[in-house]
Amino acid sequence: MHEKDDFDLQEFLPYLLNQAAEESSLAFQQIYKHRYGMLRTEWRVLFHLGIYGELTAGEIAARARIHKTKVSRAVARLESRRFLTRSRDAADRRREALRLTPKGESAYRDLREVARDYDAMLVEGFSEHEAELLRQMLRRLARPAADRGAA
Amino acid sequence: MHEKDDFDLQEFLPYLLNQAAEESSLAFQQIYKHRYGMLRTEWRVLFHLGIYGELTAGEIAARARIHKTKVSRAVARLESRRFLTRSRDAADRRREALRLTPKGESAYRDLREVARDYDAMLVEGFSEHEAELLRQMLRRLARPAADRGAA
DNA sequence: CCTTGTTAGTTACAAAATCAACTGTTAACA
DNA sequence: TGTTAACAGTTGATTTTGTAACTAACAAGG
Repeated sequence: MHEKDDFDLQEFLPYLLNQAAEESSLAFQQIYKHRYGMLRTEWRVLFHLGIYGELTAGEIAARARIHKTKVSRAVARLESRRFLTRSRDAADRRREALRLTPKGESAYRDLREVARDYDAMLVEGFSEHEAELLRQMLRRLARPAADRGAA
Repeated sequence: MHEKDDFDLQEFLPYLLNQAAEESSLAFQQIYKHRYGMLRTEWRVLFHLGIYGELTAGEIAARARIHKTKVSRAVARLESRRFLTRSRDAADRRREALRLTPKGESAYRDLREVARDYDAMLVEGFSEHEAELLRQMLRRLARPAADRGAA
């Protein structure tokens, strides 16, 4: 198949980023899926609560830039499987604080170690400096376009 | 909200790659969606045909690592909107060669220019060398894990 | 030729994502 | 207060995806 055109899809950043993101998520996905029956949004919610301790659904949605309906459904699933509990805020009864149960904590700690090892494996082929540069560039690309140039 | 734990989700490559991929696809997505009513798999199929001229659904699926059912549906949609045509291979009547119509070619050329400009905008903050290094690292991360270390 | 296996592509059904509309609660202010 | 707007979160309808099973065509060995 000869090339007819000089545009290189493999060089187009959104495409390349997507391929890299998908490929590099695969093996980790297998683990949280098979070990805990979680979906992507669910491990993300789990990690947010594991790291920050107590958050509302809205805070998680804002931090992770996940739509609130997705978070709402992930929270419902995690609650029904006893990975987290909710508690209504007495002062503002719209807000609902989420917190991991011991079962949730334990799943989080387990997956956190998997994530650490997995991340280390992914950067194995890069130097320390390259890996740091990569993350820095990715953080910039991940920033909402609105912030470009801003703080 | 104080940090309770030292794991940094923003540094975890699969997460970071995903955030970067999603954010950096947003504006481009708006364009192919609103200008041509396409979905992600559809613009990818369009680009493959625009670049390589004539391919079968299976070849596109293999190159882009998209599942064949997704390609099948994208092709059906693109055909119904007259962006491409199919022609059964006489020698092997299972195979179906896909080719862009003039309408498809024109959409491709338009989006190709959008993609070029958009890509340039994304790397605006990086030096030439950084941008090249980034793409190189992403290509490596995008490579199937099975190939790690291999050619 | 005729089984058996493989390949190309589609379809059916279940799971999940998206978008809009909804409930319930608080805030703003005439 | 009473009315209107804003916010937190959920639900329902529709679309899209994922998984598996399917049809049709070829290939290889007996």
